[in-house]
Amino acid sequence: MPRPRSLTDDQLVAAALAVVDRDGLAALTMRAVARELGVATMGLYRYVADRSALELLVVDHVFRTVDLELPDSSWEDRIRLLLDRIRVAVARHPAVVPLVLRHRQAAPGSLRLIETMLEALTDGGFTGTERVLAQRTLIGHLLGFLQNEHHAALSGPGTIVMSELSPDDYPLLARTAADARSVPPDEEFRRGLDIVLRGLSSR
Amino acid sequence: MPRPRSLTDDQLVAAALAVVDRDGLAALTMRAVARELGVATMGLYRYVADRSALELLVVDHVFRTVDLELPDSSWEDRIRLLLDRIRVAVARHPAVVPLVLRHRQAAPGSLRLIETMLEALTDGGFTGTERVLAQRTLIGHLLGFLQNEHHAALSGPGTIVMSELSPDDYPLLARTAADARSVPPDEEFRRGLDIVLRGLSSR
DNA sequence: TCCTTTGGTGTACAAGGTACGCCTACGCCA
DNA sequence: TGGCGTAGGCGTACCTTGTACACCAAAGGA
Repeated sequence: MPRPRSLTDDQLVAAALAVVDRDGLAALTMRAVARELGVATMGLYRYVADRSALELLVVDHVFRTVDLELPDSSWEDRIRLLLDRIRVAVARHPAVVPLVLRHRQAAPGSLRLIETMLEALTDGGFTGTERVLAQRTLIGHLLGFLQNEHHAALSGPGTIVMSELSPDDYPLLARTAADARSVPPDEEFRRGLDIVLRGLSSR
Repeated sequence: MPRPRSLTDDQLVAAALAVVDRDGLAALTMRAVARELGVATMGLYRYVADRSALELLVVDHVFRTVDLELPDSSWEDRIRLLLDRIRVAVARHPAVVPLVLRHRQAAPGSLRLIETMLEALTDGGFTGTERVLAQRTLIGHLLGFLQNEHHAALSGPGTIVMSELSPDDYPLLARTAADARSVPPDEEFRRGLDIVLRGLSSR
């Protein structure tokens, strides 16, 4: 047993998140993370195979912070609660959204989330390809929301630009964009998810 | 009026798409596109401000290839048709999915798509923030689907891995992943969208 | 005490985006 | 028809980033 490791995965993740939260995703470089840890750049490669593996650690960590304990409520309410927790967990580090979208499938921590979702859906009576579609649609909805929120928030500059388009060219869009500016993200998520859940309930 | 331009935007886009379709998104570099056009690398910068602007041209082109003519059918059917056309347009160049997700808001060609969606929703009786939410949910669903399809296709390796997990650890997931492998993308999209549309109809 | 096994570091290289400055071709106007 | 001004086109060079490689260092067991 020679020289023990001096860094833990948690330290790697903490350093990466510190960089990302402070300076944005573009600043997430091997050099920056190494500097954050007070280590030489190449030292990181004793802990991760490459940059992609580091990103995966970060995403996995975000998933693992999600509490899976759910009350004995309806399956819809449990889905609501669980997805909202995921949304909040990601929102704590807004800049990692692209990483979550890229690596979610490879992150082991996502498995327990999916299993828990499937438990709720199974209680709701879903089986076979219906359960597949239900789960996929819910995850897709979450990913789409994160995507929307990150690259095109309702309260962001894109909405403002659209609301200022000529009503002659885009009458509905200009009007709707103006309406959109007052919808906060959590309301958008809640009401959007309700739409999907209504669709799932009304089989 | 001095020396005219020798390249059109369409040529730029065609070259970029040729590179991406042939060698994948990672191969989309300024050097590669320039080579494809038989031009020096820096020559591209007379036509686009930077790489991001080139990507935007590509995304915009994909959006503009979507036919907006819709039959006089129900608003749900028109939404179905339009979103499916977008899905197909993107699927013609699978590797551009990440670009579409990144640039959709900045691409002018997306405006006409949104306006057309809003026409259908307005015919369906949606107004105010309900219309905002409906449009947002539909777009989010499309984006989530593209995301799912690109990074975690039901027929892809990730599903196989999940289907081979120990049923002791992930009983529902292992089973559901096995069920999932037989669902083709177009069926997934159609049935997923039907869920959302049912949710929208049942206000 | 020394040896083996890893951990840690510095150097170096390849790829890619792009700033800069020069040359060149075109089309207008005299 | 010839010269000129405005952009187009190009080559070079630099910076950033990921990472291969080879060497040094430390720590624990024999």
